[in-house]
Amino acid sequence: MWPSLNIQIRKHIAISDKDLEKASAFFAYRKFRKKQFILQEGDICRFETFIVKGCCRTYELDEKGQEHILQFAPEDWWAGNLYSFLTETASTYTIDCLEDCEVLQISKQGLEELYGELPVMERYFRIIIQNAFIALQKRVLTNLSKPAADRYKDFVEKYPQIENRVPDHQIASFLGLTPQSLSRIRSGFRK
Amino acid sequence: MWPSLNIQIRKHIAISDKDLEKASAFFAYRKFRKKQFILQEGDICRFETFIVKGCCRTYELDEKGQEHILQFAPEDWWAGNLYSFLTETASTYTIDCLEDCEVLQISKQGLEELYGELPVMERYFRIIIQNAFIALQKRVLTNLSKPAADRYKDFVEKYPQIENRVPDHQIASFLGLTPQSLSRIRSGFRK
DNA sequence: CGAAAATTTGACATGACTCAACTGGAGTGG
DNA sequence: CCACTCCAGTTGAGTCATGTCAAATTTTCG
Repeated sequence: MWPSLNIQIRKHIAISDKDLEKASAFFAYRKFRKKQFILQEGDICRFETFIVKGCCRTYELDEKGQEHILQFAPEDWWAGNLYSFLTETASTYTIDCLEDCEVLQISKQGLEELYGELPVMERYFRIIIQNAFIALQKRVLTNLSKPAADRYKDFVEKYPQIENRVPDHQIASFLGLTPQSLSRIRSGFRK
Repeated sequence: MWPSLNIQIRKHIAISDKDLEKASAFFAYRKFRKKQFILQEGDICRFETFIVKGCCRTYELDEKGQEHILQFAPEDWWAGNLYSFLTETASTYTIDCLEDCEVLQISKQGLEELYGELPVMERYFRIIIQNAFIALQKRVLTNLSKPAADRYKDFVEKYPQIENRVPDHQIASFLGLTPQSLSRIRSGFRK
């Protein structure tokens, strides 16, 4: 029923067409326009969101009102605030759309029922989170060990599809830099 | 059979004594002395390691031979290199013991068999990784948004049990600072 | 006690930030 | 089709946080 999600699931687990069909029923299709919020700071994150089309970002504001981007989520990525979702507490993160988006959403109750009905889906989410965790560990180490210019180079190599569709100042925020610093890095510090 | 692991598991899932007993059989008890390696860079991570007693650290060396500490693991924490473990490729991380340690280890094959025999253990590991992922996201955001002094303060508040048993220069490494900078932060920048 | 490791301190260098101004393109409305 | 505005990006000058290098001091531990 949702081809892109089905393909993504089958990248990680073996599952029958019938079970996949069953799983599909737990997801709701929804569209968001560019700049709309998928999740607003202060709200409880009621859904985990799979991006079918478009690209969104998760960010947090600091005391000074500065945005710090935690994640970009283009096609086939998951977005959400897992902590808020699991504990049903107010989110400190905001998720908004950088482009018009089509998504699939599953609620907490839906996910729990899905786990009960199809235990293999618990494996799917374990693997997804495992991979996200591994990637995040690398990001932490890169932030600790590499200078800004190298981090930018790594980012461009690793996520060319993001680099090409997201404005530079947002990439700067993701990397923990000011737009000015990134601009100077891009210009290659020629003096 | 392994009380501390049993207690830890029951913090996250409901499981019968009998099943817990079954699960125990998949773990091997092992001791390491202070400074011994649980995992060396270049080796394949063959086990996920639960710390029963003691404290270890996971770190990576950069091109200049500088250590960057990814994680401390005291009692009831898991240590390992998930990527190396899952893909059976050489680890870029090293894990060594900051104190004499007692641990429980499970191999990849063992873990897969455990998932097969007791699917609820897949839930346990999903939850563990989920929590680790959530914590790591917070760390990324803290690194992006807060100055060194605040990060140190947060660390001390969050992990007093680690701060008290680990040398300062290792905490500095975890926070992405030089020992000198941490020392100045600790002295409160009094001039 | 003595050696090694950890921590502190000082002087200086540097990467990244801040503030401010400027440039150039993408809409928008007259 | 042109002014006008808005936003992203660039550039310059000065500042600040943190790093580097070196040395002194304190602590740890065999």
